[in-house]
Amino acid sequence: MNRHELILRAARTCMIEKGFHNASIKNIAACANVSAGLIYRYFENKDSIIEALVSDIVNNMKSHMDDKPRRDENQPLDIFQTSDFFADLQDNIFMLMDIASAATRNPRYKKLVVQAHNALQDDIVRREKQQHPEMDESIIRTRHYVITLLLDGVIVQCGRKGYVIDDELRQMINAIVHKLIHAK
Amino acid sequence: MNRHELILRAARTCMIEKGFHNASIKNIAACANVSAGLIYRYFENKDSIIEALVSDIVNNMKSHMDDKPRRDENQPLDIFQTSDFFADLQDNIFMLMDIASAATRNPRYKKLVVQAHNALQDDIVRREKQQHPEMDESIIRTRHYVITLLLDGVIVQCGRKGYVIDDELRQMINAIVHKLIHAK
Amino acid sequence: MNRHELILRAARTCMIEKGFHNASIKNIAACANVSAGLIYRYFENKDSIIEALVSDIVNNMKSHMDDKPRRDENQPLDIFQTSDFFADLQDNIFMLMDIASAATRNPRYKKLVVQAHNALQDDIVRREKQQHPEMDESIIRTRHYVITLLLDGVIVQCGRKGYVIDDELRQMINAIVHKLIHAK
Amino acid sequence: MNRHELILRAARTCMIEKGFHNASIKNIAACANVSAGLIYRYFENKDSIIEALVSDIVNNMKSHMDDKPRRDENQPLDIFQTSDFFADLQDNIFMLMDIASAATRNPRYKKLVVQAHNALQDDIVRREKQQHPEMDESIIRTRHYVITLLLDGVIVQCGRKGYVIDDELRQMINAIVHKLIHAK
DNA sequence: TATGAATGAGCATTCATTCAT
DNA sequence: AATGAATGAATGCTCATTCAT
Repeated sequence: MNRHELILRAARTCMIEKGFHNASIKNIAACANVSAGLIYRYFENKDSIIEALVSDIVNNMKSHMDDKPRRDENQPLDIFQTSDFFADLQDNIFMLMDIASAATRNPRYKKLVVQAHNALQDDIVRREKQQHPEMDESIIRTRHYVITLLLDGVIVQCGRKGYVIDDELRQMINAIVHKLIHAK
Repeated sequence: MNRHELILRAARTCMIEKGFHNASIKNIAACANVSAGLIYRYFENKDSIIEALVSDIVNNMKSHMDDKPRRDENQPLDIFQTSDFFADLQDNIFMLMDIASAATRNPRYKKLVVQAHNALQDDIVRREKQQHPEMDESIIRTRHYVITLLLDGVIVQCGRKGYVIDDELRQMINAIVHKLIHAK
Repeated sequence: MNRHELILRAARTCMIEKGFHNASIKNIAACANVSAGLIYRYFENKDSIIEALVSDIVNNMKSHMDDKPRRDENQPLDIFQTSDFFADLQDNIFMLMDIASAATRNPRYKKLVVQAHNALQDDIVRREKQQHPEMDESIIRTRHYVITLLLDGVIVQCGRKGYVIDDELRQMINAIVHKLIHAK
Repeated sequence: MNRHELILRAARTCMIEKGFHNASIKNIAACANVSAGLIYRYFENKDSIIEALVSDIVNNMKSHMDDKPRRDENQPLDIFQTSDFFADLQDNIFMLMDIASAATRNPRYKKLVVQAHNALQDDIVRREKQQHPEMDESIIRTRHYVITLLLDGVIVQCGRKGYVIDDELRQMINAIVHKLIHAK
């Protein structure tokens, strides 16, 4: 694995473990089995490590959505199976919490997060329109928005509860989204 | 106002303004018009200030709900008016973001937050049962859970977007919750 | 001695010994028998220590010139005795070298040094005019300018030779300045 | 051009531009279109680059004086034209400031500078004696010494004022030296 | 010979915490 | 009880120097 990737993974590990503010460059370096100075050969500063980390998550999400065939429309809905990025989401929860929190105060992070959010939203809406050409875009957008809120809520709850999306939670959300979609 | 309270308020102010990690003890002391050293007579360390702060928010929410009469069932639904703690929520968003994030890593915060969450949920469910004695408890719980998810989602979105619960957002959520409730 | 003064003296000592760039905050702290952190209670940053140091030197020079009675006009000229600041100058040579050098690139230092220089020059010219009311100001200025050049030259030479203004050097300069003054 | 020379020139360029302490090995390497590591094949360390640089300047001065025919004795005196190394001096001022400063602390630099100074002085005196065989050597030495002081003073002033030897400064110095020479 | 990745000591600065007063 | 001077460990970052290739 190349150094860039190596450091990024180490950073991810540290930040998941210790949180955004408490993962020091030295922590990351140690975790990557690399000297502290080397990190600055690959990243301009700590901020740009975060930036890369966020970009990675976003790209990961996008590629998940692009690669996998869409679910059979007749199958019972399972957004955790459907949106495959949920496999990763579990891992990313810690970071996303911190990043969302940091984005509250740091304009650079905020921009990143908002861009990522918009990019994902556009992507999702585009897909839905392909699948349901007859449906009004505003309805799609609204529906997506609700799902987004729910997912963000799930993330927060996961952080709160114990970091696991268990079956109970999974089924509950599915039911809600299902109802939500068919109510419209 | 006693010193304990005074310091806590100052801490709240600072943390809302500067965020969890960037509010220093000195900031708080200055804001409370108190010496930095004195803070350690009332709190063991910085963490326990935060702990107290979280407790405060939780208690605040509880008391809000206890004090205020419930809305007229025939009024159009507005959860931001209904759940009165939303008046505070706006102010607390910054802190809640940080706290949710910190709770991810700090078991003491987590315990606090989870307890609070459960207490609130029980409280709400109890009330709803009073109002809708005929309704199945599991439905009430589910409904509450969804609303919780949505609210957490709103908090995250607010952090992301620009810290304001504007009318558009407000109406959208209201519509969703309304639909949600009547769909069941 | 108060801490401010104490730290300043330590800084002076370190910078004389190790030079401007190589005197670290830790060096200074150790030399002052003080923790590194404490320095920042008394000075905003390293730069402002320098600033204070330069100001000190300038003020020292000025007060030397103000306090002491002027030489007897009939005595043989000895600028090293006359301008009493030369007692200090010896000590200050190292620092002045470094500062002049740093001023080459750092606009803030340059401003300081230039201001100091102008202040001293004005002071000297004013005095000379008192002593020689009949003399043309431009002549006084020119004469002072030459002396300044010579003194700066002496400083550099001292740095080069071995840090001592020995008798040979002293007499030589005196003779030159003497001739210079009487040639006009 | 051989590597040694190439690196040395790059070092000179960087140090003139950024100053003694702020010119990094990497800067120099980049400026020489050479890898950072290679520099250590030609120089033991950063200090010895500087040492070589000082030597170069000194040699340059010497060769300037050797190569060029002396001015016509009847021409009006212009030491900036006369002493041809003044063409370079302008460029070298930055470095000379730093070097003079560094020489204060570093014995190796000091030795170099003192030797150079003596060599130059001897060289100049020898020439002057050829031109003015009737003049007392001590007078020549003294005169040269004063000029040296003035030039060093000029260097310092240049650093202080704004790095340019402008016409005013030039004429003033010339007048002084002229008077100085004819007063004797 | 030449590279540039890698090291690690060092720097200025911050801040939670302690403690003499 | 209250102060705020003092501490010192920790942080992000730089850079001269080394060394495997």
